[in-house]
Amino acid sequence: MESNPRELLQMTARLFGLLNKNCCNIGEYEISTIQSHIMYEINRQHEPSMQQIADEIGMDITTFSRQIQTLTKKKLVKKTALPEDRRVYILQLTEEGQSVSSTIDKIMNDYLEDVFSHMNEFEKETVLRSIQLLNTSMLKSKMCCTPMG
Amino acid sequence: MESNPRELLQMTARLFGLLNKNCCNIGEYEISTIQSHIMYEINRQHEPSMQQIADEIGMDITTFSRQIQTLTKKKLVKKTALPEDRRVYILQLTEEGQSVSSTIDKIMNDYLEDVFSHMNEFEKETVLRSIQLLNTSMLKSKMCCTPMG
DNA sequence: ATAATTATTTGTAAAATGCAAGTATTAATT
DNA sequence: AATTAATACTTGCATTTTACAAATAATTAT
Repeated sequence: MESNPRELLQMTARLFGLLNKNCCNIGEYEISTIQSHIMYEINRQHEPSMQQIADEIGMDITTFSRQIQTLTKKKLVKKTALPEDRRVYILQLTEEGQSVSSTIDKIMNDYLEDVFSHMNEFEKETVLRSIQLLNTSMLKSKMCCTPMG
Repeated sequence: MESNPRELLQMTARLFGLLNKNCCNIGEYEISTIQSHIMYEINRQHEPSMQQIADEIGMDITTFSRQIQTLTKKKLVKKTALPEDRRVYILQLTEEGQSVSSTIDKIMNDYLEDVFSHMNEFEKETVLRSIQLLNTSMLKSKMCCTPMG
């Protein structure tokens, strides 16, 4: 196994299924990886606007707009005009969207639990703290999130 | 910051720019993230066939075939029929491809170096070993690489 | 009132995707 | 040896995704 930092993370990405276009089929819903990230972010933030989520994910706003269109058509996401500023639309998961999103969360965590079952408790804690440290350090980096400019 | 394992890795993916469609412009070449992964894998394996790389990346062989077409048109990848079995094509990076790939590698590692500059040496070592451990554990998992089936 | 700014949507064209069906080659079966 | 089956890869097509440019609609600044 490699120890070149880039190789390590490239591999993590692949092993974690991040390169897969399709995330999963939850009930009748076919969810792409991008869509799962969008729903995840909507859930995480408190009544975010379109722009906020698009920025957070680093997605072009026009592409994002259309992704939201498909998600609202599927009734997984709800768009509400903000009364104070009617240019802005607030995003929320519908109940169905909540349910789908938490099912994805559960499947992912089950997977990770299976992964962590190959470690002892100390290793698991170390790995989780390490990833956390990596994330905070990435956030500190001036190149964060678009390493390639 | 969160400590839910899925949230952690979701965030890592985003901070690492893995959700970005475009990887980078290297000289005259516009490289997508997928293309950088393809080139990376071709370089890593010894004279792999098309099918091998497609499987490794978890990409549909038909889409992969077309990606290879564009990469060969750009003269970044070379396809050679295998004499022993002429159904099979062996993939290699051209010199130009090698150069582009190692430039990407350098940029990524520079980014990671910047990230690691926010840690002390011990933390850095721990994080790298942790990611390595995570990767080997993921490989061991029966659900590896397609957690969502 | 008018201009400038911001948030979001649509037009359009290019690229990526994946299924089904095709070609070419090799391996297996009769 | 001839036919069939299997494998590696490519093409046809229809759908989806993408992002630039331009449009709309609402707000803020002048």
